[in-house]
Amino acid sequence: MPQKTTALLSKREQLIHTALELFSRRGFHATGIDLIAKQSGITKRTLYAHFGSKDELVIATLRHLDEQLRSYFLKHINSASADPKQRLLSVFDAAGYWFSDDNFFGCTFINAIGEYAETNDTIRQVCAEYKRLSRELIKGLCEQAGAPDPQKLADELSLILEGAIVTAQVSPQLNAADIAKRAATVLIEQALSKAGSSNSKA
Amino acid sequence: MPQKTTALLSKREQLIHTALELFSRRGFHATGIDLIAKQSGITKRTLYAHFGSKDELVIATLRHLDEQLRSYFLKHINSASADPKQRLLSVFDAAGYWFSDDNFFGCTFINAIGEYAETNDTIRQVCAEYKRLSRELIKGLCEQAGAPDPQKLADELSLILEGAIVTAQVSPQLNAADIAKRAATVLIEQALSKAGSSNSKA
DNA sequence: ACAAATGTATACCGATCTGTATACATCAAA
DNA sequence: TTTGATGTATACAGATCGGTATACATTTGT
Repeated sequence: MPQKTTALLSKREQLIHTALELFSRRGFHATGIDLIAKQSGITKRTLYAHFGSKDELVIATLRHLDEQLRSYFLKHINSASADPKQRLLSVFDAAGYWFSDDNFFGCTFINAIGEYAETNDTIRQVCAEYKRLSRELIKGLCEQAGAPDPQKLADELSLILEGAIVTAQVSPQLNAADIAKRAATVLIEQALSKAGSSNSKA
Repeated sequence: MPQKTTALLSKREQLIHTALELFSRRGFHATGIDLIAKQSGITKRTLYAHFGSKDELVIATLRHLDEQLRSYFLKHINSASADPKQRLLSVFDAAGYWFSDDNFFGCTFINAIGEYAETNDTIRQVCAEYKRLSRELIKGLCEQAGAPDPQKLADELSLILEGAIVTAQVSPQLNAADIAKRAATVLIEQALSKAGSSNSKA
């Protein structure tokens, strides 16, 4: 049983990749298993060998998106300036690139909650967990920047990021990332101006 | 044909009311016509006499929600203080009450776009129009407050409001309205501090 | 070469979906 | 009282849904 796992993962990932695109673009209930199977070139029978049900495929897809999105932001932040303030703001640059992607259809987690909030607790939890981890990521940047109350600033910036995602989805002409970055700049400046002389900049 | 119209509207509104609750709570594709008919006590046959298709019912429901939500915010703002700054902030108090409502399941417009963006342009347009009108409402308040660039401030505050709605939906424990109000306060103060001595207050 | 696992292809199941047809009740206006 | 619109009740049509069964091909380790 040596390489068996590799082959399995490949099929799994292929299915998840196809499912993610279809779910994001067309919604969850509106995307049938048959379409996912056909578009991925994998039989429905095989799909059900990897995922016991559609809901399980949805959950696996969301978990994959969780890792994908957070690593995307992390990579972007780490390739930005070393200045903590600029690193915080780079989050909104990353968001801007994301919004301009052809495969951007809003936040798939939010869409998932809209469709499954009442019927599937696990899906709801996966979405909430992604948002929590994103807030943690931003909180870390706030700490590095020497914010006097990093949790508070992180909550505010995370909320702005959410607003940017939704605005980019509903009103694409608005350049949501720029608006969000402008607002974030004001909040960051204001928060850091209150910081004591001690713990600013690592 | 005197009162006929009244009776018609009553049935229409009854259907829209039921549909709005079910669509908001369970999602659009997951809510069948049969359930709406049964729960409203109106026959499917009659439903189709008023709305030619499910999509038309969805659109009528969203239009109704548009008016309902904006009049809710307007009423709340108008019963608030006369101070323009306080009126702007009262938007987030109204949001807080909304979030605590038992029938709050996030922004139904955003959920609708997530489910119909790819398949129904009209639905997408109704959602975008609601967001545009909401921004206009906030822009009016910014003008009254004497903001030097009301459009800019309105865009930022609207984005924060969007973020609050989504955050309240996904992470109910976070008290999104308070976070948003905090952030909005900073942005408003900063914007108004730049205002010339001329056009502040009325 | 053989056998077990994993894949494909395809047809099917029961349930549910949107939307319609049929038959009957109610009620207001002439 | 009659008539026509509007409602109810219910069954149905055709499609699609999630999920499974059957039969066959391909790969893989021994």
